Amino acid sequence: MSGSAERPGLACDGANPLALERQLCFALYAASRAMTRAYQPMLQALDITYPQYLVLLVLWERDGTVAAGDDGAAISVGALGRQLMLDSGTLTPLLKRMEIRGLLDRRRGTEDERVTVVTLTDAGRALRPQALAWVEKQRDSTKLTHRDVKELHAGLWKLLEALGGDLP
Amino acid sequence: MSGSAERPGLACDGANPLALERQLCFALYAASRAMTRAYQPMLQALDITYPQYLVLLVLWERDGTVAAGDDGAAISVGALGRQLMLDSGTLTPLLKRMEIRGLLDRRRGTEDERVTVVTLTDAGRALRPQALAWVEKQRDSTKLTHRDVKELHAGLWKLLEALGGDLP
DNA sequence: GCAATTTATATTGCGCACAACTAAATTGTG
DNA sequence: CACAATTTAGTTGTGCGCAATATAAATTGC
Repeated sequence: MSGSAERPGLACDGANPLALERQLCFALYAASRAMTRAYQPMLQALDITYPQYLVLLVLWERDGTVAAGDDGAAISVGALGRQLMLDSGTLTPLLKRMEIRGLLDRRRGTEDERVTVVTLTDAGRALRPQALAWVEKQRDSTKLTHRDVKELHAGLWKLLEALGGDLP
Repeated sequence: MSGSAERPGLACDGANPLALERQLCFALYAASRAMTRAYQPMLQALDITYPQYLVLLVLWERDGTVAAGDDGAAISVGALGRQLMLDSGTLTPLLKRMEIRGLLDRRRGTEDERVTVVTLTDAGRALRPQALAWVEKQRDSTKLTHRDVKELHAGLWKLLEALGGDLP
């Protein structure tokens, strides 16, 4: 192998606008997967997947803001998809698996027969304390400052808003 | 349905540590997918997928830093996986599809027969200018300031480092 | 009142991600 | 040198993501 005579246009790494580590898109992509990996211990303990956990976050949240006993955690597939920014092609099979696991119920709306309404079960409700405990524990053991996390969070939402026009 | 008597512990939404929009993990997850969506116009024009684009970024980068004519873009599957933080279960079929598309070559290493070496072809090299043009155009039309992008980028790498202990 | 359109979900097909496992080559060690 | 341990890819199986399409119920227009 020779080893000399570099290509002219790209000789200096620092000048390459397509360098992997310079891409915001790659940092996002890698960080998102690393974060999902970090959640694996809890997810395995609860025997759910990461997007299933996100569905539960939505159901738990609604469950907490409504009258006790009343089925306020009920939400349509469409509304769920809008919150999670996921479409029915992703949600339908995912929700079916969660239904089989006994974490939620799926039935057709009584007023509008087109909608499928998802409802949290007691089994699904029962996972919340474990998830909460784990999340609080992680919050304490993270190597990032509270300020770093807050700034990152704000920056990500700003990015989401900037890209919002391309939402599904 | 009643409609009154909220649940005690969660009555105030703002106090729910598991609220979806408060989760850094969800902001990351949603932003990463929104970013991938934003790349779709270019990816479709080049007839590649997003992770295939990332592979090309690595190969283009290596291609630019070595002697012309010498096959410096060559890289093992393992080294590629380390850069992209992906394992062989993801990369092997992805690289096979790229080989069929004619974007790269895959052959066994001559010294060590365990490794598979991936090499950029002229067809793969030819996609770079189009990608570069698109990326530069986006950089100008983004609604985020250069400063916002830089801070977000830095924050994401800081997070990646913090989570680094859990890398595959 | 009913055809045309819109809305809401489900289905299909492809390509990741990643865990778990297998196979083959290489290295280290007595 | 023999051979166990390690390294490197590949294989298999499950579950997303999402585009494209299908289906069916509800709404609108005339």
